[in-house]
Amino acid sequence: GNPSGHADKEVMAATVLTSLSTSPLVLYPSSVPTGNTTTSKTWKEVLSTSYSSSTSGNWSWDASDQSVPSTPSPPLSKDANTGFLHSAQGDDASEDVSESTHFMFEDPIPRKRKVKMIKNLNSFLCRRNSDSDYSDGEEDFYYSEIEVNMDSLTEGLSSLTPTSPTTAGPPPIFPPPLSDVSRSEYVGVNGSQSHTSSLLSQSAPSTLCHIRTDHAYQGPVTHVRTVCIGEKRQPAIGTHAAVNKNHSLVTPATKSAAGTRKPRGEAKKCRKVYGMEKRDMWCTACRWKKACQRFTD
DNA sequence: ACTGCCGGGTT
DNA sequence: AACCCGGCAGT
Repeated sequence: GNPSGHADKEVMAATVLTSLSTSPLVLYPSSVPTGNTTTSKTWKEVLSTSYSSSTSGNWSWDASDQSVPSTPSPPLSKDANTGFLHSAQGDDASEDVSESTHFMFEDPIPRKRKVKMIKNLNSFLCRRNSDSDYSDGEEDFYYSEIEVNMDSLTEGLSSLTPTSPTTAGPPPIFPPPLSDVSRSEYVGVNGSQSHTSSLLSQSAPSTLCHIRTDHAYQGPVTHVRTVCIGEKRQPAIGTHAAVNKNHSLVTPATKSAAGTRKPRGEAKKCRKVYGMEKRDMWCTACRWKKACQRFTD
């Protein structure tokens, strides 16, 4: 960990939150060039809209409103993945982040500060979430689940070629956009998280960042999520079943009856990704020498 | 040698 | 249930 870095982030985030609550903070004063229809809402508008709607506790982002700037979202994913991977280097990897963002999404303006604010704000909220979890004695960290406009996503992907085996880091960096159904499912199913999700959506409307805890023994993953680094014990979908690398269901019965070990997965597991020295970053299963639940096959 | 993780033990 | 690890099998 990096206590001083956390403090800085929290101070920064607190400042942002204060600004948000007292006066409408114009993060992106100009209309957003998404290349998509005529969505020209400023962030100010988006934010104020978000707040008013949040009072009713009902969230309804118009689908057309999701064609919002893609700029802040990549740092989120980068921060949640690469930044974490290279972990101990603290919180100042954001310079590289914004540059690569700029490169990836062809944004002519390097908005370092703005990007940083958004990022820190999210990490702050994440931390708040964890505080309550710590009271449970749980060992939790967390990850941001983000949702990216498909257009900007593919744009970024085209230059990234994530299929390249040389790409370092945990695999699922770029999640496909979640449908409205799956999004509301998060809020609905995970009731205790709904507030956090709303807050994040307010602070980062372009990314619809979802905070979600992740069980170490999660079952089949039907939708891709950003990585990771998150885990929390919760009644998981599939404690009894897992998906092997052929995406076929493997039940305990299947395993034992076969008598043969299931073929080794191809994905890099926590051990290999983080290394022995960062064992505390492994998923719980890996730490217990069980089948990895973070990088499933 | 390294890695993934089953099976079983301990707390 | 959470946690740990010996030991086996795949690479």
